[in-house]
Amino acid sequence: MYFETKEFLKHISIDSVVFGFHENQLKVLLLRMKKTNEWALPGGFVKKQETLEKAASRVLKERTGLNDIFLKQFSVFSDPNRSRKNPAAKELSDPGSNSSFAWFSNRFISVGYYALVNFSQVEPTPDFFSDRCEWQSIDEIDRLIIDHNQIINKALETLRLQLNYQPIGYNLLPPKFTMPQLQKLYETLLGKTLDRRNFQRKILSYKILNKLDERKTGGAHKAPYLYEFNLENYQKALQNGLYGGW
Amino acid sequence: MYFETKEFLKHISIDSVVFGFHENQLKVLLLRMKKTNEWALPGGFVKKQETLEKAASRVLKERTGLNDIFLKQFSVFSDPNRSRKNPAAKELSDPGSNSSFAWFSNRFISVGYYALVNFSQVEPTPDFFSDRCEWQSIDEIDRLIIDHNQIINKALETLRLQLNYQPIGYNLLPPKFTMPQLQKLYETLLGKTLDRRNFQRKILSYKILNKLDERKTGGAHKAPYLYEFNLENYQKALQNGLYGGW
DNA sequence: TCAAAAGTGTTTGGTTTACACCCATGA
DNA sequence: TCATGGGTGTAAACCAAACACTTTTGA
Repeated sequence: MYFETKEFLKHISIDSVVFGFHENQLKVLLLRMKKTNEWALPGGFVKKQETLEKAASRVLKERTGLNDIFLKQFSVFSDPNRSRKNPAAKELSDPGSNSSFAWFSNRFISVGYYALVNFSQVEPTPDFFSDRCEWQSIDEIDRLIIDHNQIINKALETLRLQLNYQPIGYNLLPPKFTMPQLQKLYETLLGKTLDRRNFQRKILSYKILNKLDERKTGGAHKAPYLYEFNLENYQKALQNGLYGGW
Repeated sequence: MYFETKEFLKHISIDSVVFGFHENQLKVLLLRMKKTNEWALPGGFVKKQETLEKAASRVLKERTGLNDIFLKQFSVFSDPNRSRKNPAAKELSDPGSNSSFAWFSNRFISVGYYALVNFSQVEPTPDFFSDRCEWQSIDEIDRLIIDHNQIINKALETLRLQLNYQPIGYNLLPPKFTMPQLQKLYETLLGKTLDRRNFQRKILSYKILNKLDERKTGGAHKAPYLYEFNLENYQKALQNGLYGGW
């Protein structure tokens, strides 16, 4: 795939923070840039007749192989010097480069999206500018290009605030999951441990889960039950947030 | 003030939903367009070396006379046909118009900001394209140009969700206010009535208000006490949200 | 057979809800 | 003097937090 700058809107880009949950850890999908070996978020540009959502979803289809990804816009990053904040970006836009790379020397206002995916369904695929595409644990992420660390932080913050209003469990977990898995997800996102018994009682009280007859086989210790989301009830419950207030 | 298109980024605009609270009603600041007499949100364009925040704040300084307005980005509106959704916008971008108006025929991706201001401090001022600038009650707003009704709805929705995380009372009310006033604000934003006594107990339990010795004079009936926000405690309390959770 | 994980239930204390009485003020 | 709005208090219902015992499983 070649990169034709003329079909895109100048000055506007999108960057996506793709979250996955695997082995009780929150992961983010990252790309390693060919020229500098520095890591970056999957991103792209917006075609002249395309919404931002379509652009984000088109790019992520290429990076993950998935259609119909859960995507939410969360913030816009518009510092006029954002691309100059990092030496790697400077090098990327080095005028000595070929014209595809020169495109990066424009000022870009980037719209941030976060995506929630089922980790095991993703096939990480590099793009034109990168040679690797991999999951990294959220707390092991190194320095990224430009302001991408900041973008991830903002995405995480948003995710935490929206935990009670977005179908986060549904999109990050496999269709069938155990109560301890769901609890670990909540604990990871909230950054604190929760009481097993109180968690179970609370989450069940929302009536958003169907308890299945199956249990998770294979693991050591007592086999936990499997659950699935009751999508209809989940959606309804999220409209008012998962718990009260005024 | 003339409108020089060259100094602005193409394809990017900002639109602001300026909220005020007056006589127990939530108000929004609107402009009436010269050519079509249709109403629109205050908005503008982004200079080539300016952040979006700066652009929004510059425009609002012109429309309200206020510096240091509380501003939050809440969403981006990027439908490629958004400006064609409404006959008024078509007319605005009529090629027969002068060059300033022709600028509008570009595709614009608009970043939405909401602003919270102290109603009585605002001096509504029209811009180059409008002849009137006025407050309108949120539930009396007519059809606006382009997708501006949608932008307001999204702003309101965001405001409601952020009520417990943003200093909304502080920015919408005058420095000194009564408990009933604060309650009306909450009731308006939440769209439901609250018990007077329970509201007071709850809000006081947060320790975010200083009770003053003064009472509000002049009104009929028993004179209510005045309060002011204890900014330090308010900010701290908002960091965790105004009430619990997990 | 034991350590670790998972299923289930109870007690306690705090918060929220619902509701009542008295006071001040202008009409 | 009365209607209206505002200040303050209390009992009951509910919910959340803390905590213990039993079961299952592979090592």
